[in-house]
Amino acid sequence: MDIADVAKASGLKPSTLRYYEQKGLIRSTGRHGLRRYYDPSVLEKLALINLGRHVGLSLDEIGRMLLPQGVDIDRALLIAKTAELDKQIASMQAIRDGLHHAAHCPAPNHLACPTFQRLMKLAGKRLKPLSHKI
Amino acid sequence: MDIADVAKASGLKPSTLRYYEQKGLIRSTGRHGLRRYYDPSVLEKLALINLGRHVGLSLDEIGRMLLPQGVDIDRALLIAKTAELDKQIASMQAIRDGLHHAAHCPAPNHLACPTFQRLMKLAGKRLKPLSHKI
DNA sequence: CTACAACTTAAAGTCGACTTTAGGTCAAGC
DNA sequence: GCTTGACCTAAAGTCGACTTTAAGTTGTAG
Repeated sequence: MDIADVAKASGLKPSTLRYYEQKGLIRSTGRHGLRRYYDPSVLEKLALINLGRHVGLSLDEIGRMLLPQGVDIDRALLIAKTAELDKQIASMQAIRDGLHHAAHCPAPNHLACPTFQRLMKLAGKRLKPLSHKI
Repeated sequence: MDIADVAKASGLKPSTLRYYEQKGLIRSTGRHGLRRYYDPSVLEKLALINLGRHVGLSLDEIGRMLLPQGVDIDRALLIAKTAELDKQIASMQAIRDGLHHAAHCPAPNHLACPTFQRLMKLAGKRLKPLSHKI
């Protein structure tokens, strides 16, 4: 497939694909003249990259998970990320509950409501600093 | 409290507090000469802002939730965000399961493993475009 | 009363993830 | 064989969320 096909199939712009290649996340299988050609398997890789982005991984982190030799993954990093995701999911769940409560609680000042405060305290536990990256 | 006290108590830098004030997220209660003074309640607000950031809200979105008049919240926006969070949590759960599986699955090529693909397909459902913002 | 550490402002800089631009190449259809 | 639209590269621009810098002001300890 050429870059336009990949772009259409993945929903990414050609410029993004070139950028990902430059960062070492994907590879084109060859060229026709100047033009990149891709193996359809690149689509799976792009889907995985997309998912990674959605859970707050940086492109560099994703790059470290997708080992250079083909379509594979660094297990240790993966296990660490799984644990991190567990925490993040727990926080999000608590925050969700907090927002839900705030949206329906009749108290005039939500930040003062004890239920809300309890939920937020729960959510705040073990949140690592944002580091500007997610 | 002065800005250094708030900074210490919240873990944010004074520059961040001034930036948040400039964006209308917090307010200082007055000045001693040039120097800002804050009501301790600002800490609750900052904690909420921090939580919001952690679930991928932009400062502008957070600003819209924290209504100007004191420490309150826009319910409609909140309910919408709750629903969005539900989807996001579901995806993260699926992705977590996918990563967990990939980390332990013996298949040589994870992207080709049917279990992995099923989980990822699940995770990908209804993921809205990243819009460069989370 | 003076020194100075801690505050102040406005403006510029940074970082990640792209996008846009400017200028160039080329495969394919007419 | 020539046009042209899709591709190419390198470099600069953008956006959000801050941080840093430069230059100035001031509350407070000595």
